[in-house]
Amino acid sequence: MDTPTGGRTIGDVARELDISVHTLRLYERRDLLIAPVQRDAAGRRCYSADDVDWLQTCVYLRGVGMPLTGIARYAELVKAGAGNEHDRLELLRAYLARVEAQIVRLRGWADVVAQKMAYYQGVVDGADRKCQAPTKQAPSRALHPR
Amino acid sequence: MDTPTGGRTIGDVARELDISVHTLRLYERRDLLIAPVQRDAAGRRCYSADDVDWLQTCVYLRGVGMPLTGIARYAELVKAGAGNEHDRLELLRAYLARVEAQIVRLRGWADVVAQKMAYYQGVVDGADRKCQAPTKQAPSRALHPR
DNA sequence: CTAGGAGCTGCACCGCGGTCTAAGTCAAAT
DNA sequence: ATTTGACTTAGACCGCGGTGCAGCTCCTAG
Repeated sequence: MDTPTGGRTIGDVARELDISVHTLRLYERRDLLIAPVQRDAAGRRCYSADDVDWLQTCVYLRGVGMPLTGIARYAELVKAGAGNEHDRLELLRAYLARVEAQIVRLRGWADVVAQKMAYYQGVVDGADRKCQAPTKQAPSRALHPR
Repeated sequence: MDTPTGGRTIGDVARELDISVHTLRLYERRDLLIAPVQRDAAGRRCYSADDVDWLQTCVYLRGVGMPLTGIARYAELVKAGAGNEHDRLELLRAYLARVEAQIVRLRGWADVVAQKMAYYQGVVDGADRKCQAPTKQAPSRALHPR
């Protein structure tokens, strides 16, 4: 409780965002931040609510796989202020496309695996109540379809 | 066309799977393979159709983010032959859960971004045909919601 | 006054997934 | 015979995202 605006220490923020203090400092050095973090008299970081907000966004973006460089680029645009909405839009759209593609790939795989699991389940069940071909197919090929 | 069974050279396979020969050798050293690759008289790798098939699976698994160690573990189970279907099932189920979670996260983010993009689009449009508040809200906050 | 705990910096280190290089072997084409 | 090009190995190197450590300052509690 140093700064009136409820400035939080790096440890607090780390706990709050569930990341390490190392990571926090790393993000700062990698220019993910949108504004320089305040320091108290002793040179300790003193995060504002806005800082934490933005960091939360960063953590979120990391969570969906955006690389630090990408976040930094985005941060730069936001930092630059109004007038570059089009660029931000483009950046988001580009990454969004990749994410959508990834979703499709994952979805597809998940479905395949569900099938595969059903097959294995059949094998296991079959082993239990002995002898029961699921749909008659060459097993060694079915073990790794795709 | 050395071996009768259409054994393919490493370069062929690399082209076919669209990965580098380095990567192919890496996968081999990391024990992703289900069976030792044959060698011709000169010691060159000679991939069978089955090898390529399995490698295709590996590439696919990488594509959905499974780490090499995970694939190696799975390969080990497959290699071990019948009787461990339950273990394979467990491995798949575990990874599937992670993938499903990731899908949800991505989906959620994609939706948020879609909104965000709609907002920016509004800003851009507004800038074009001058003056037109979309839904009246503090812009600097809306710039990085979440 | 002193001991702890938390912060600071800078640098080394880690695992991961590849990629590249050097030095050598081999086979087919010139 | 020699060149060309695809292969072999071992090992170095890379970017990424994050951790760990050493050595320091500082604040606070006992």
